[in-house]
Amino acid sequence: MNSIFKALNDETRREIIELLKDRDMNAGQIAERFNMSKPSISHHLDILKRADLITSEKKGQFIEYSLNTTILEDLVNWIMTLKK
Amino acid sequence: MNSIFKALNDETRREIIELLKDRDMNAGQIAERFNMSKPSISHHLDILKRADLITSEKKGQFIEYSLNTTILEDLVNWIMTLKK
DNA sequence: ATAGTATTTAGATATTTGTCTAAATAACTA
DNA sequence: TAGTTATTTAGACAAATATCTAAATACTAT
Repeated sequence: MNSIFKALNDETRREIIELLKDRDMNAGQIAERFNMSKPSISHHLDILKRADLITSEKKGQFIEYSLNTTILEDLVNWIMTLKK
Repeated sequence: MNSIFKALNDETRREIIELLKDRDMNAGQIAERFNMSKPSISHHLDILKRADLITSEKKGQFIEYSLNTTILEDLVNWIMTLKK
């Protein structure tokens, strides 16, 4: 749980997640969307990946990132136990 | 959303929330449960309160804290929009 | 009033985090 | 092979965070 909350505790990372909700994107496409250096985006992607919130797949020269929604189950479950 | 994620991004604060799930507690009772100074716990309570995750009510000499589950709706909603 | 208890505020400090630039790695292209 | 593009790794640094002790505030009780 720690890594999930850590990963979500950043506006840029949450926006990356929202982008990936609509379609898979490679690192460069993601970076284009932000006013931030590519290494910084790469770092954010790494944190999201460690939290299992996204997955990556090498496609030739590019690395494509996808959202992993299954891990969000854990989060929802944690919240639901609080609500009663 | 920012303040919610920030508040949840700490093991101690998540444990406080879990304690308050079962029953309201005053600051001293909460502090007893942790191997940490009272001012530190007070600080965590402040962050939880700013995020609206808990509420406080003065009861004479004590301050009683309660969980505010309604704010968790926002969080669940945010997650749910990702899952489709 | 004075002393005691509950809690927070203030100020200090070490650690973590987000960002950058420069360099490294990996893959494609000619 | 050499050059170009895509991405990450390394190292530095400023800002944010979690913690502590000491002091302040607020209430209770004698």
